[in-house]
Amino acid sequence: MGQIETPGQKPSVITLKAVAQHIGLTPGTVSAVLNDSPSARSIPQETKNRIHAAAKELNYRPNFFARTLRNKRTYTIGVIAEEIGDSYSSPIISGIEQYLRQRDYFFLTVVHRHDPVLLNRYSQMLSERGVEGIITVDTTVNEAPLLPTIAIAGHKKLKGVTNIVLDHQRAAVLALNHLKELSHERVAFMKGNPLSSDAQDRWDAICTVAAAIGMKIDPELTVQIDTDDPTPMLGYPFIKQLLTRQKPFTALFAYNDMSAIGAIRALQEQGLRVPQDVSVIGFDDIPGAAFYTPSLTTVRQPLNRMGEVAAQSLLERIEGKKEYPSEIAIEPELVVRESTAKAPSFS
Amino acid sequence: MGQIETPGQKPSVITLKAVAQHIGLTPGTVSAVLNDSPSARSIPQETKNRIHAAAKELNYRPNFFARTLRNKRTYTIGVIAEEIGDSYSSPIISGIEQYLRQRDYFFLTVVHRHDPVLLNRYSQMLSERGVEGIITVDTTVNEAPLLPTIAIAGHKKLKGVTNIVLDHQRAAVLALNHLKELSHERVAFMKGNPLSSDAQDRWDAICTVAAAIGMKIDPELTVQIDTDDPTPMLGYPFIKQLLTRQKPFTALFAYNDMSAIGAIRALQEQGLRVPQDVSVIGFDDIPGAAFYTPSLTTVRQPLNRMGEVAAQSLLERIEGKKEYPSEIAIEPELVVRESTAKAPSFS
DNA sequence: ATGATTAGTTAAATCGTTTTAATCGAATGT
DNA sequence: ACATTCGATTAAAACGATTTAACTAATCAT
Repeated sequence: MGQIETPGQKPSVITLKAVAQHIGLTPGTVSAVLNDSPSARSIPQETKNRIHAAAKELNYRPNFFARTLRNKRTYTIGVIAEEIGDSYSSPIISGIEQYLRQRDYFFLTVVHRHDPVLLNRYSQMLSERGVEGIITVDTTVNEAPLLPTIAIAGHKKLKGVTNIVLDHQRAAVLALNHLKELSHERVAFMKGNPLSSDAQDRWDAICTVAAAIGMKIDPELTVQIDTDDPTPMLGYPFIKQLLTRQKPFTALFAYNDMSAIGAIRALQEQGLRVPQDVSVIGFDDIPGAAFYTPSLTTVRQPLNRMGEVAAQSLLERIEGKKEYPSEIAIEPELVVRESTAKAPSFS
Repeated sequence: MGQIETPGQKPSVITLKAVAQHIGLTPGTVSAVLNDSPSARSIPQETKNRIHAAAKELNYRPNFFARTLRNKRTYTIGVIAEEIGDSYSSPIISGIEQYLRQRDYFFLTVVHRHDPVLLNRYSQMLSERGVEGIITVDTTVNEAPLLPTIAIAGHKKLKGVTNIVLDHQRAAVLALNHLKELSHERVAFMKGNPLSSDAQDRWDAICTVAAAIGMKIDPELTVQIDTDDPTPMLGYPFIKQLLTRQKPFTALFAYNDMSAIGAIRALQEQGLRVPQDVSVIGFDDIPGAAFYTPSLTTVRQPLNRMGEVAAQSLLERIEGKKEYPSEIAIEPELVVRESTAKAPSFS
């Protein structure tokens, strides 16, 4: 298999036949013993030992492709992501890898960068390569899949697919309770761009939880993001706009960390200090969140764990589990840092 | 291959034999035509058309494993990384993917997290799965590899391996020239932890370039990092220490962005403003660098491109190229942001 | 007309495993 | 003593594609 020729060494690859000949048996017997298949039942221990010894001595490695051709098992899954290498997908993929590793599975990764044509073509290619299941990351899949599939933050509910999502309810509880404990009563909110896959879910959860804990959501303290600026200035214009309304507030729940950074800049330009005058809480816990000054209090999406859970659920299905949930909600964590503090006594 | 049963549909998988029968020919002929192999030379166009039509009609997909069993080609490479999901490896992997995609290659990823035993075991498994070459990311490989191999930031020079490295010389030129143009003369330096794979190379280049452009390196303005704190506080204690020496300076070339952030904090605590009093330049361009206040001027490692170059070099070798360089240096870019400015007139 | 070419296709070997059916001698039951 | 079961192993048929050698039938040269 493309080995660099090392002269002066036996060039023949050690096959099942080779080890069989080496001890005067046939491939069938050797195969049965090495896989200790039921048909090896009646083979005496003595012979088994000889076989194992020979296999070890010759350093026999079964040919993966020959084996797969017979068995149809590849112990490989496919990961389809919109993007890799960014701070959202890569911790997820890392989580997937962590789990697969301990189960001796491998994965093939493909990236479609929003292109639905590529998505189809790649799914096709993955299944030609015998993946036994698929995990999609932040992707819109339209057709019911041919293979067991787990979606992470899937954009669409599809039957046959388990969707791994963040528990938005819990996220809202964490954030709002934190603010409440710090005695904030006038809280401003940023709503995400409705095009983003879970902006609506996140907002609905905030409304529910706010009502439940008796926190008012004032429409005049609410702004709606309607751009998709990927830079940290994302939140800036919206907070500028909010400030023109002259409505005082002591805390801001940003849509995410990215927008929180722009928001803080806007607040500071207005002479408001964070967190002394206004507390700001973000969402995601992006790598920069800990480095920023002030470092951001935020609701962390446990991306790594989402990957692990996805991989685990997928392997369960591959290994025959018949019933499975249509959704698994993952609990976020609150990370308290410098950007939130006790509400000022008078604002 | 694990397909979910779709009742009322032909369950039989379309094989070469199936399409051959469908038009009354033999598998051999069909195979020859579909791969237009030399032996299809004497087959009339008319027949070829029929074959292609039939293959299309039946939606024939060659079985990857059967094919590989014969040909030994898998169009798959292995990527071995110390870690994935962090901001160093993941852009590299993304770059690898970008290149492989357009060449219709796939890749398997394994992570060894520093464990040399795992590293060996995984290399073994990868080659059993027929990868045709390997890219290592930030990994120490000790033995000369059996397959064509490209190392990205390989820790050790090995014959037969092409090492993709950053052009440290160029990095030093970019950073020091930038400072020189801003009229900085008293420049402080942080040397990296010597355990880090390229701390020494980076420092050597700085010395060479400084000499060439007539910039003095004052040992009293040089500090040595000797911890491997992975947090942004990395640089903090060393700059504190530097400040106790009471030697004035107008610029600091940090070891990397992470340490630059801690350095800035230390400077600010001393009442020094960045960049008005001291300019700071980092290295890497980590995701947080653009978000920090002040945003960091830095020398960017083009990680994405390093991945692409690695993949390209590897495919060249897989496809038969005999001579290859032992090292490819990648040019960094200077990213000018807020943390550097004209040197103050009197310090 | 006869042998040599050529065109068009097929049969069969091969890749390396797994698995089922078959074999053959020894032991067992009655 | 004969059929039967058991124990240990083998032969052979898959799996699905590729490739080489072989085989017709038609064509060509002489």
